[in-house]
Amino acid sequence: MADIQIAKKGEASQTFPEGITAGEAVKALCSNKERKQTLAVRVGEDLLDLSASLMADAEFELITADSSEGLDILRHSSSHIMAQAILEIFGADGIKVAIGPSTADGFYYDFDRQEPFSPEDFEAIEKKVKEIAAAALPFEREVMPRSKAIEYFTERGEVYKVELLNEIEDDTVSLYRQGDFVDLCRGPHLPHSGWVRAFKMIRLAGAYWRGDEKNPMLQRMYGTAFFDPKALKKYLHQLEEAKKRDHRKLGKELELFTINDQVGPGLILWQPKGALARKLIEDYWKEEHYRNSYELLYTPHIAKRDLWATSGHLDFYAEDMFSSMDVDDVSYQLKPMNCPFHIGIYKTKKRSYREFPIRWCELGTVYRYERTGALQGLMRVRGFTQDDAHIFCLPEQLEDEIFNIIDLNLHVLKTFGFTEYNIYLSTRPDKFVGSEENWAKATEALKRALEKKGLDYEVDPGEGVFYGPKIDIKIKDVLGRSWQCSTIQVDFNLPERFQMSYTGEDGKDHQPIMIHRALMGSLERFFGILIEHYAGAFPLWMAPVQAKILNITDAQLDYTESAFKELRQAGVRIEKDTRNEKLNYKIREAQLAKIPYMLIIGDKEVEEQTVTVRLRDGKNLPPMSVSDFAEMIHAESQGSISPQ
RNA sequence: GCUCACGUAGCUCAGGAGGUAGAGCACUUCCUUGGUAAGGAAGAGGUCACCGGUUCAAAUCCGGUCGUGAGCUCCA
Repeated sequence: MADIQIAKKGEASQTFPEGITAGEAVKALCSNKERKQTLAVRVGEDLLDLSASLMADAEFELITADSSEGLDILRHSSSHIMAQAILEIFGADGIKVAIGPSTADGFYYDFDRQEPFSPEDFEAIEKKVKEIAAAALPFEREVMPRSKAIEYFTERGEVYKVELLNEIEDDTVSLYRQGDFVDLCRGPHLPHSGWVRAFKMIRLAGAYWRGDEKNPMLQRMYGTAFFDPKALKKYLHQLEEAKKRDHRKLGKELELFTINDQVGPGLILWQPKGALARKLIEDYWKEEHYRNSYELLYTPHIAKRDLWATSGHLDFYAEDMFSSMDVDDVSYQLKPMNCPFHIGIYKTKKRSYREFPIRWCELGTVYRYERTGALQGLMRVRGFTQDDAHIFCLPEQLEDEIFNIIDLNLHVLKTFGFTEYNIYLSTRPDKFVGSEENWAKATEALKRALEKKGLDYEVDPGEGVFYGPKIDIKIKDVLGRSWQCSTIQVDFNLPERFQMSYTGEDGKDHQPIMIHRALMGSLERFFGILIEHYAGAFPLWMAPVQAKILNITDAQLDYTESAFKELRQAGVRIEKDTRNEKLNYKIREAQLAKIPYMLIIGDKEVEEQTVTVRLRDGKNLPPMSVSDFAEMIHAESQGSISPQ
């Protein structure tokens, strides 16, 4: 057997016999302390577990429990352990196993079983997993010819594994065994099951085999695992926090919006409080656009179906559109997008290059058919309002326009409290319209704009829409969840389809560059995200009710009434609660309604012509006059929506 | 659309092994006029999502429809 040279990265190598396991090499080359934290090693691009044999010279890095790769390995192994537990509890006879990968938050494993699992089974599964963890069963890797593995799984009736094996191109495959559970798996895995110290079943749901709805529906069991029980506790706490912030729950409690069976699923009814918040958002949006040299448009909700044939929507998106309706024997269609209307306005006259860039924006309500199963609160609806805009410009203006859009975009997001985001640049897909040259130029312009703004971004190769490259911005909310709202897309398709043109400097006709962009995406969805981001406690500038006056007894009714009128006059969004209830009761209600300020009026305040101000967090400000309060509110609201 | 679960008063939920329903909050009225998160009493409110079937009898069992949730799929 030949000798090989192995080294810990950055350190001197030692000679070992070929076939030595990674674990033995780590033991020889690393300190005890390091070894104890090591789950696997990275050699080049590959992650190997400690039981893997090293067959050539290698330099390795340690993958320890405190790394994200380590957590991934833990969860992947936990899915195997969960599968083992489930087979032990329910018997392997009636169950076929499918796949069990790790995910961003944990892992899942898919099972094919006649009888449904139920959440009541979770406790027993968790208990069994604990037993398996306590037994510290080693994960044993076995490499065998593919044909032998096929034979092995065929014998056991594991048809899904056989299907996977038949598609693997390598001659040899690896199997992992812990206890009696054997699974086809690339690995790497934990050294032994004892590493699983914090395990929790999360939920179960149906999932098609390989995500294809023609395939059988399997039962997907979701779980999560952590090295540290405290981290699990924190994660579960976060799930609860997300539940508390659920915009559907808060939307109901705060009377922001409702969805009504009789009206139809996926259609939002904005209640007064929600409608007012929306108005504030829209007002801000419009002012910001006006300041940035956009012009506002309004367009109708329906149009002749032919328009959508010209635009290409019927070819590409017919399935996502509502069915047509006949009006005087002509077919009409609810709009799924605003762009053809804006193009209609563009075409009202002959355009000159001197007019460019043309920047048109609209809060345009569109209707898209979403499958019933996809609908969710405000996040996924059938009728929604896009904060849409279309920019028509010259090729040489593209980069500047993109730059300005990004600038405005990030400013608007910041005003709403989103300062963390990931940016993605999607490039030309396999199927595309327009010339390769134009694609390259446009993509380059997007890139340069991002770089000029000093922004980090990731390239999503081939992920562009067929009509042009795009930039997507995903914001992070206060719980660290990502939401894609903003998108900036270059379009080579519509100008062509609608034969748009302008007269250039040379007196000839040219085709304009068209940019679509949305900052919030859908107002409905964005509002849902805001509700969850702020847990319903909106910042002052967009709070539908900024303050509520609470009188202590009927004796202060007159003063309460005059303070109320004065504040309304002063433009403060004020309400009053003059019911015959105790102060405690009124405070509780205002607090639950997440109103930023409570103004308390008792005999003392009447006498001194002041109000006592209570904040949402329970603290009090010193008594102040009504006009001082109005001024304070205005100053504070203005501060948070400073213009760009 | 698919799988599973769920649908009882405005809201949050209990109950119901088949004999036409209950709590708390909210609402109305009365008492109480009380300084920083629920004062008291009374009253009103539901053909138990809808449609069909089984049954002497269905809110309860069965089937379908609609809606909601979790996920799959989809997301121009």
